[in-house]
Amino acid sequence: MKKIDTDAYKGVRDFYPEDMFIQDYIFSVWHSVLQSYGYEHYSSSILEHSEIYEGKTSSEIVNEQTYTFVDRGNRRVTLRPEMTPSITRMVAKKQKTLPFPLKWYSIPNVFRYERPQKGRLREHWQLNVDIFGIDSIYAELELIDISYQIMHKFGLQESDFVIKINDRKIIEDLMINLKLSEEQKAKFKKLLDKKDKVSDFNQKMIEVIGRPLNETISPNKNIQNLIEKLNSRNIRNVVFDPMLIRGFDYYTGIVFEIFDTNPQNNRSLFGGGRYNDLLDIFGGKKIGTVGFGMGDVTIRDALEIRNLLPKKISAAHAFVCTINESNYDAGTNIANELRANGVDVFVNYEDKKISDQIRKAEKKGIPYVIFVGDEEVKSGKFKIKNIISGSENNLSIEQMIAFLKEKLSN
RNA sequence: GUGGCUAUGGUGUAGCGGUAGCACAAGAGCUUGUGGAGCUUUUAGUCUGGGUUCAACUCCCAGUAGUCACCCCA
Repeated sequence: MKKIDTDAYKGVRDFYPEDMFIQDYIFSVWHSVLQSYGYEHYSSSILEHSEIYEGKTSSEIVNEQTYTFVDRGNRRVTLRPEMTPSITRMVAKKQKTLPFPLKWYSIPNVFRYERPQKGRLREHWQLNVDIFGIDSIYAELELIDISYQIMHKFGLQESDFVIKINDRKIIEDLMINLKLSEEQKAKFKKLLDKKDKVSDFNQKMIEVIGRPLNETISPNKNIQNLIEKLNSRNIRNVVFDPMLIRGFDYYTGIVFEIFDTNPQNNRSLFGGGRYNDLLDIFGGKKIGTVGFGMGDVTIRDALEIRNLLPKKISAAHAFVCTINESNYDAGTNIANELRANGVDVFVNYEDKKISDQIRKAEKKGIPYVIFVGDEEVKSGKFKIKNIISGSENNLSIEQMIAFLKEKLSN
């Protein structure tokens, strides 16, 4: 019989406990920062009507990089490649009753059909943070501030990353002055966005607009304001970058992107911007909207090369070593008493020798082993052993609870 | 979608045109109420298909997968 392959589907990941531990850690940082800013958690399905991505996301993404299929009812369905259209749809649906401004966040998994490479898989989890209903740059300001605080909470210093900001209006104005056709505009934006990557930028620019780009592009009032206010909040690694475009077509104003400054990982980590017009496609009223998205894969890479990922700790605080099968129930009862007092307990239900059980506890990284045998059950005193130091105490259940509470609190 | 590199037990690796070794991990035992060491032992492998050859894990081709870069983008 042909065996089924154990590899996960192309470009997606399995999360074994040690990976899940990292994932949980990353999510916990995201949750705690967002909650501290009063953001509300929401979610939606990974399945969406295909049409919500058409026209606004980016034609290549929609046509060539989504998982799209026709369901049994002949509906065209897409695995969401990003969250922004979904949240916009949700907001549009209840726009009349929602208490604006909204500050919402979510951690969805999103899918792109493309060749996997470093930092980019076919599925990743992406923190999405959005503000609906604020027109002023205080919205951008808060989201950049949050981005910064998340980086800080992960242990990254200002020197580890740089926040680039731009205003799409600056580029739009420039393109109007240059009198570019629609086709030229698209090429022009694309070229700007990868200025740092191409060696013959000036030559390519001549090909697109017929001459080198001589204009000095200076920041407008909004950008100046934003940088000033960020600086006054002690966020100093911010720069104006007129070449920053970002791929989505729906951005209408300020865009920002966080870049890793480590030479080993010199890449965009995440970013966002203002997209005031997107509600329009759902028949909603246009409203001031800013958002950003931050993927788990890229941030994990950035933390990994800096050794900032936490080490996995055991799932349990204590391992109940049942010496005979006849002790399983007694062991379970003790475990339940401990659990009721906040101690996480793993109970052995295998007919194994004590030495094997201790070894198992050690391999699982569980710090304490509690021995439950006939003698202990009779006397009501249980030996508890610290796996690392090897020291043992002989305690009643009440004493054990107090003992573990004290040990585990520090 | 394009290109480079790679493919040997679960993991990490060695090897040679002539019957695939090693380490770690995992299981069992030495040891019937106290682990981490040691010893014994078990399980387990040349990605798939084709070609060259007396003989292919080894050489060639294709596919597949992984990886990196490009495209695009997060």
